[in-house]
Amino acid sequence: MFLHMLARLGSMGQKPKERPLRADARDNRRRILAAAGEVFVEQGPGAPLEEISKRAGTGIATLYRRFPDREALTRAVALDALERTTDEVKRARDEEPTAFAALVRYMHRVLDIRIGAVFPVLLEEIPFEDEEIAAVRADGVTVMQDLVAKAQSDGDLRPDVTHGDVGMMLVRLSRPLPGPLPREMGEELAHRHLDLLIDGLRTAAARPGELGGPALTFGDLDSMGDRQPR
Amino acid sequence: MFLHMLARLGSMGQKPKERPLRADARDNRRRILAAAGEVFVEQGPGAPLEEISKRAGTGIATLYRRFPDREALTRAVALDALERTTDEVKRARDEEPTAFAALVRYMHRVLDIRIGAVFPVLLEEIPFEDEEIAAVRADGVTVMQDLVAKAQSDGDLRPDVTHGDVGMMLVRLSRPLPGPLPREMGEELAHRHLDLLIDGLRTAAARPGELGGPALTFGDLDSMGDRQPR
DNA sequence: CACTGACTGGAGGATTTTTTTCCACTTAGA
DNA sequence: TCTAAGTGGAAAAAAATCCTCCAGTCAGTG
Repeated sequence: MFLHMLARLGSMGQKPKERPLRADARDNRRRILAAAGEVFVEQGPGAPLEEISKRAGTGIATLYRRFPDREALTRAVALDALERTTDEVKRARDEEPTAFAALVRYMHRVLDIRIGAVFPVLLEEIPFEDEEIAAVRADGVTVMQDLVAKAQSDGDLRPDVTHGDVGMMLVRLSRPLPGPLPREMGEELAHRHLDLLIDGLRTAAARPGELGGPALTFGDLDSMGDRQPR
Repeated sequence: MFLHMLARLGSMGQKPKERPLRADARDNRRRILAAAGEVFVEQGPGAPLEEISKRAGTGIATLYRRFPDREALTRAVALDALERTTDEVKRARDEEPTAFAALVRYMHRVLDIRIGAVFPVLLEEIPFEDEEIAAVRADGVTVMQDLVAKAQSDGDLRPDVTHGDVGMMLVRLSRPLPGPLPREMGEELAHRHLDLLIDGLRTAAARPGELGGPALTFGDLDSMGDRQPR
């Protein structure tokens, strides 16, 4: 735990002992990370690395130098995304007047970040015991869990949904639609549909005894991940 | 138009002039079609053909013999899916007491059929002028459009949603979730989330002036498809 | 029930895609 | 001004996928 905190002192995902990157190199690293996020969302986390380096505007060698293999890159993308979403959920909690309003804002922000789309797979491909990842993730999950509970006890959020529902719906809505829709329009549509869903999440919308299906929590998801041999 | 009707006399997607397949061959064809549907949903319509033949329990040669190239297979899958969903929407319209109830039933059925997940892409890869496809599709779309209009004038369905919304949400919900969730559980979850969404679609759930984003129709989608060079 | 042409599987060569290394050249920054 | 850090891209190596071919099997007719 102490080790984990130390690790985060270095600038973002770098072990602190390593000599810092030259300014231009650091810049390239960031661009690669951003490009990787986009490409993973669009093509899945198995997308060709060259596509990523191309989109980042660097050579393929630069990518390999910074991230020795796909897993290193995947991990960095996941960590970055986790930090950003955790950040958003906290900000929403602190700045919105009600828990429900915070949830609404957070959900829309996650759609903007897009990376939620491939979260489950990214995490699947990272060593189970990665402490740094696990810590940031647990942090964010806890906040969201609290918001859901609070919104429910406020009487705004229907009691039969779980934070797992919220998370999974976000994954669904973040994924780009297949087909001819231009990217931007697809994203506006996602927000539109999120609004519809949110109206279905309000207490007033609930019909008694209606929801079937598994009421999942993130804990359930983790135990599911139990590392199939591959 | 007359030609098109003729074409449909033959047993399902076969041009009528061709000599009928031997019983075992016809069986294989059907299995390949079913397997292709599944694989397309799970891996996208560019999935390796060998995966399909394997899942169908036939050799790769059999697939190639029956469908000379990927496009022929894609077309057959799309046509089959289109016919099945069109069938479902009509059955729902005829058997349910209200338009809204029909929509609800139809939406759940589409999730079961799963193929909706890749519909837009399948259609994208088929020659624009394919009359048979276009006819079945238009047929189904019309029925759904009528249901939406009826449900709205009945006062059950909120007036600010379009049939395009319904279609696109179905695409979203049909797509398998990435990650470790077992397939079956993912599907139950989709139905659960569809229920939530449906509660958001009721007139009572609407908040005035709420929905942003593009209110798409299927007509819009078609014009979007205007065949980018590839 | 024997015969035959329709049908089959899968090996394997051709082709395409993706990974990964290497090195001559450039440049940030002391 | 000097140099170690950083770079791009060519190309060899590996992997994935396509697609054909043919020796052998079997459905269905006469």
